[in-house]
Amino acid sequence: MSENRKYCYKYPRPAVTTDCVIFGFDGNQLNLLLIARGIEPFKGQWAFPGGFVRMQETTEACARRELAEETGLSNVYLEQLYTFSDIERDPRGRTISIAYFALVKSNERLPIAGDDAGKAQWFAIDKVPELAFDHNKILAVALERLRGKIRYQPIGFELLPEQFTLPQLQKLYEAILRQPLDRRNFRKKIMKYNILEPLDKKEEGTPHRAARYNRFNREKYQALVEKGFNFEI
Amino acid sequence: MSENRKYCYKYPRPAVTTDCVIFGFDGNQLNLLLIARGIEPFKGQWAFPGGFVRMQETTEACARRELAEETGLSNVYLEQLYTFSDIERDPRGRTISIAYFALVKSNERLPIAGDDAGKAQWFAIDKVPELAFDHNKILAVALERLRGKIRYQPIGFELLPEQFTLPQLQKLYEAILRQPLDRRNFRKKIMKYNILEPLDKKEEGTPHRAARYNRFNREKYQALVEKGFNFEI
DNA sequence: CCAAAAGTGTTCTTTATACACCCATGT
DNA sequence: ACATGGGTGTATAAAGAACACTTTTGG
Repeated sequence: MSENRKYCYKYPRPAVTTDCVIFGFDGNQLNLLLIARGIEPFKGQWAFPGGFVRMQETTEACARRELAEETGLSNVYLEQLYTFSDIERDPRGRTISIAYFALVKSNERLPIAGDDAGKAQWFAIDKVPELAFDHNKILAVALERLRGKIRYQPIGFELLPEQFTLPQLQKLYEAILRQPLDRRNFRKKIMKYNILEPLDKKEEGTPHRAARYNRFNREKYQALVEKGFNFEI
Repeated sequence: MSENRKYCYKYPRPAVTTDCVIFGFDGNQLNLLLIARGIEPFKGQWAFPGGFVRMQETTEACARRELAEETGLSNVYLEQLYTFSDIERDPRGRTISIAYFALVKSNERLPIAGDDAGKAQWFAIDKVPELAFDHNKILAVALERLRGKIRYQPIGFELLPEQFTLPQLQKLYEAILRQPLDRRNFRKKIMKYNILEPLDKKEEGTPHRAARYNRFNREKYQALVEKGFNFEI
């Protein structure tokens, strides 16, 4: 037993990590933020940001810390996805990973300054490469969750800038659900909840009629929830 | 460092456990199966069955093993619920728990023979005592999940015997959703999916008209899912 | 024949879907 | 003035909600 193995337990323990599946939207497609692994195993392959859970942080705090360290992103929407525990999922030894999924507001906030610059990169969701570990499996679960959840929780707004137009929102839904939606019906459905605040601001420099900006009103949404109404697209 | 602490790592690791929230239905109420803790911490208090994850089992396998060991139940519906990682959730030290929820077919299969007999006990869902660890918090999450999921996945059948009557099924839904449902509309909704097989068998010895037994047909449900239809109550 | 719960249809209201024209803006 | 996408209303179809009487069984 080497002297740098100084944390000892009566029974063996799996290592515990978190991984973050990070979704973004560039106005046209759903994107995924990946990190090029700098070390073995899977050196050079793409993977989700993540790492080992520390003793004084919750798994969510760990996910947020790793996210910030590896991509520069903070204050994003983050939700626990699923815990993956296949015995052979990490060649370094038994590792259980609590996966989270993150939604980040627009891809403008591109990763990052510092040492890790260039290691993080956005990929279109239909051009995601072979990933390290069981990350392709995790991605499949994350996509399924995103597609299910976006229909009955207003999480789509987390992928758009603070101010957005209805056509932008519709494009987002169409990209995630992979089906075209009727413009008028989409509008009606969204508007009937009264959770968008139309702003006076309009698009500028378009070669066509300018769309109006809106803002998601979280308070109105909360009021809706408390009245027992459910958001649904 | 004592000689029985023989598993050593470079970095400290949290302990990893699973816990099982077990729901049953006695024909009237939703019930919860709890274990009286035989050892500290929380000795004598009620808790979910659960225990430490071994190196050669997935968390689901661990949950199933603990379930069998502590309650005698096997082959039950089991689904990952959520992973709880609050730093102070276990007074023995940092412990992360992957919680599962189980649905067991009727409470007839009462726990168990052997050493642990009598330690396990069903509680009506509205008479659940103060629980050990953060298990009250876990229960709240489990109930929320159950109430949400039962509306769009046919998991209710997992709480009933193989053969059941429509009034039984309706009572189950009413107990879980905590609201009365219209008999005729409930029937229509369920029947339109064509996932129940009416049997020739009827109730016996009732002081009123006997209800017909039905069986859930998993194949028909799968066919439904593949056609893109979704179950919904 | 009475009590008690099972079984069944129809009407009405609400919600979802399908669909076409005018409007604002930049070039 | 034209090309481009933004914004709007209505008619029809489908789904959900409300509701009352007849049937079967045991006592």
